[in-house]
Amino acid sequence: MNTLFKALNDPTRRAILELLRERPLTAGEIADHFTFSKPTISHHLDLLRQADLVNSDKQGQFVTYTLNMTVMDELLGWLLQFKPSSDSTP
Amino acid sequence: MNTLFKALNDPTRRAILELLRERPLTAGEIADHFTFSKPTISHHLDLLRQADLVNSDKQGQFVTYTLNMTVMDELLGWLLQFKPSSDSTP
DNA sequence: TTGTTATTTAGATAAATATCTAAATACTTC
DNA sequence: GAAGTATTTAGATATTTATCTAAATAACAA
Repeated sequence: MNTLFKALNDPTRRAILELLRERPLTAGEIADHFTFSKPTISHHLDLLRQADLVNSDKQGQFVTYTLNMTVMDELLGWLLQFKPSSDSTP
Repeated sequence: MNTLFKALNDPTRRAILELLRERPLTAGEIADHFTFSKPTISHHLDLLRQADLVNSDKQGQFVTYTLNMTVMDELLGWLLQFKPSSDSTP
């Protein structure tokens, strides 16, 4: 839970997740969407991987990142514990 | 969104939210659940208030804190954008 | 093998954060 | 008004974090 919230507590990392919502992307493609250096993006990807929010798959010299939303379900569960039982989830 | 994730990115603050799930509590009552100093808890409460996760209400010398979950809906919405449309929310 | 591209690792630095103690504020009661 | 209680503010400090540049690793291509 700690690593999950830590990973989500950064606008760049949340933007990366939103990018990956469209389709898997390589580290370089992700970096191209930002003005930060590649090492910086690599570090963000590392934190996302630590939180299990993304999977990485090396194909040749490229590393492709994909969303892994199973952990988000954990967050969803945490959230719903605050919902007063009457539910309005769409 | 930034202040929301920032507020949630701390185990003490999440524990405070879980305490308030039961019932409203005064700042002192909340502080009694932890070993941190009162100023530290006060600071955490301040961040929770900034994120609109709690409301504070001063009654005499006591300040009572209550959950305000309307912002959580924002988070819920953000989360659900990652859900692949087929839904499994309980 | 040599050069080129993709990505990560190492190390440094500035900014943000969690925590503390001491002091200030505000209310209550005598 | 003085003393006591509840809470917050101020200021300091140690840790964490986001970022950078330079270097390392790995794969491809010639």
